[in-house]
Amino acid sequence: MRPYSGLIDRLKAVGLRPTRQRLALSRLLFEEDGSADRHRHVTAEQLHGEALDGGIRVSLATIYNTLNQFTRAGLLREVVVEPGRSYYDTNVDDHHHFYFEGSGRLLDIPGESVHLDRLPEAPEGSSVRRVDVIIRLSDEG
Amino acid sequence: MRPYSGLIDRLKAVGLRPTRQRLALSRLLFEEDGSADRHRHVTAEQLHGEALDGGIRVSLATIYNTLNQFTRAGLLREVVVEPGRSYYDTNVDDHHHFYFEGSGRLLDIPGESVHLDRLPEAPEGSSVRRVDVIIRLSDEG
DNA sequence: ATACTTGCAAATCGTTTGCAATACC
DNA sequence: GGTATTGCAAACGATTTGCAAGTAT
Repeated sequence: MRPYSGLIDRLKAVGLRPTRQRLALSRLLFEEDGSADRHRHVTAEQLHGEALDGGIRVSLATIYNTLNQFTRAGLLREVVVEPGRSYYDTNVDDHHHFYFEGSGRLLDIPGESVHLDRLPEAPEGSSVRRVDVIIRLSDEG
Repeated sequence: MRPYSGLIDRLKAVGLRPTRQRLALSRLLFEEDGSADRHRHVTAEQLHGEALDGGIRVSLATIYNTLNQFTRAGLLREVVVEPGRSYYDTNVDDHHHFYFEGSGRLLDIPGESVHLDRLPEAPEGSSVRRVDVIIRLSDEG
């Protein structure tokens, strides 16, 4: 039983060479530990820390490059909630977010859980690429 | 008829001294030129440029500090749509945004124009501070 | 007079880039 | 072997900060 074969194929499928560091990061990002489809929201800095903790030697630059490549490839989704910090979401399906302003934590809201009504049309000459709903929460209230 | 008296009072009302630079920036931000309630979306860099163009000597640091103070005071609303750049919106009422990814331009959507349905409840121990809806548009499409 | 503001320059933070060394096919 | 990828350090852009000088009440 070849280890990581699924991840290797996943990378090849999007045209990225399965290098040691891309594989290791894929494992951290996409490998479900346990049973639930627990999606993740990570910053570059966080992922770098996890990699180092796991004994994986990766430079921060590579983390950034990899996160960008994965996002372009559709394996990740960038979530912008705070100026000056990017979150990457392993859930690339249609969905929205709770954002805990105190702790900086994100929580997924399934796409079907939000109904948008009476949306104005996209202005002429433009088309909707995505609709982001962010529910900002104060912890405690 | 004292000029700027409205703006002066507005600043005093939120506990900010009406200094020369805060007044000048208030004028650029809040003074309706023309008739429409044309709300503005500016970045620090943009506002700085406008100030200099208008012959107002303000340092960029003061622009940043002022935008932050105005935001804390409730005169502005920060809009986060892009990593690494903050927009400040002179419209502090409940509303949402179109975001043109190509040009980086923002367009207000009145709060009543969007109906959110079946929103999940705020997780225990937290309360909703704000709901942001951002409709991301590709110019052309 | 006193406390608050400003400007400047330096510091900081997150992120990107250039380039030589290295790993993949 | 040839091209893609990595690491490092430097470069970068946006924003913040420390501190001396200036301004509002």
